[in-house]
Amino acid sequence: MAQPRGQMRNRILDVALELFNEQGYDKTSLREIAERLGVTKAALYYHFKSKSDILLELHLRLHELGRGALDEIDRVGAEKDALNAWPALIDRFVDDLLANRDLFLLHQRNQAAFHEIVDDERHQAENEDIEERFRHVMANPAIPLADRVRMTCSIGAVMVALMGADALFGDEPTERIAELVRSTVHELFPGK
Amino acid sequence: MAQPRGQMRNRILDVALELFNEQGYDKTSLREIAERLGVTKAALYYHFKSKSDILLELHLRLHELGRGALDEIDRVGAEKDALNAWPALIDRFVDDLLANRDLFLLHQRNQAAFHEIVDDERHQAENEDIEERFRHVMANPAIPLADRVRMTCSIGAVMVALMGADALFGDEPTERIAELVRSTVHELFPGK
DNA sequence: GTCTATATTTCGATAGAC
DNA sequence: GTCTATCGAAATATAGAC
Repeated sequence: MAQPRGQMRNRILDVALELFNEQGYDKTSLREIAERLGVTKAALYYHFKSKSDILLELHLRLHELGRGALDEIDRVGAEKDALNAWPALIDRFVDDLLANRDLFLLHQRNQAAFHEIVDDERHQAENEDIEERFRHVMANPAIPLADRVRMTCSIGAVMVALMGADALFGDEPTERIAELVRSTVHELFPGK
Repeated sequence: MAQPRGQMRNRILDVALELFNEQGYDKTSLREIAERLGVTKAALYYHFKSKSDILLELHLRLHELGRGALDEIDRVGAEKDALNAWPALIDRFVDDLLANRDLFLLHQRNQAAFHEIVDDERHQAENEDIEERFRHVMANPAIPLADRVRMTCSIGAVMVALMGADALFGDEPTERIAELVRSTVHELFPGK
């Protein structure tokens, strides 16, 4: 059952993401992950040095998305400013979220669990950098506080509406809801 | 050290809420709760039959808020409809959230943990009732889908902006942020 | 209502064979 | 790269004295 190259590593991450979202990170044991994969617990330790290391790896995928979004803010914000660019940035956020719903769900539903990887070296530098960059955008005194609140509100609007969409608007196609969310949020930035 | 009547029960709930928000529900042991109270683990079992029972009791406080809000929707929605009443309902939600931030934080940061109390009898009836009532509001075909999405967005806007306010707008007084959130969300319902 | 002491379970993690 | 076997730690929960 030896796997060619990095195959198994990704299979583990996929199954872990599945189970973490079904049961929660803390309620999911390595035994369960191994069982669903048809291997034993010990096999997992060849690929990851600890349970939290699996969570970390999944989290790093979110980091990539976050960095990508922040790069975009910097890029577009150079010509205009973050406020003027916000509707376009939100559109991108909607796309990212829909394309990576599982990862966002993991983060939303296991927020407490992520505190346990906060002291990992690999993680810490990146994470503080991302949070700092985001705080920096939201602390920009050149943008009126009212607009910065608007920007924050728009993020929450997208997250709750799209991640709760299945439960609330299960009959409607996701893309229809997404389009409505986009236009709703755009109304908060008239003329931008 | 015997406590008069239900005193200790509430002290346990307060300390548990504190620790659950600091460390997460799963990472908090009964030993820690007992230590912070200056009693032993076994003493807790006199007041609660299990750890998840403590979480349940805290969750029921949120139920009360939820039922209160839904009653208000029904009451106001009888004259107008939920859409017309929404801005006023959001104002109420902002107040509830600010007055019970700890409870909302608990729910937000430990969403996965709540899956473990979902099969409790006391909880189940209430919970399904609340969720069903809420879904019912959001499934009302008399309200255009675009407006129902707007309503959902507004909830997310309030939650993210107010619960993340400390990290983002720590310098500003909470009431100032709250007022900006209210007026931002009101813009999504012009003429209501 | 709180204590000491302990039963029981389960988990994360490691050692070493194959 | 996966296995069997096991260790050690920590947690929930209970029994019974005070």
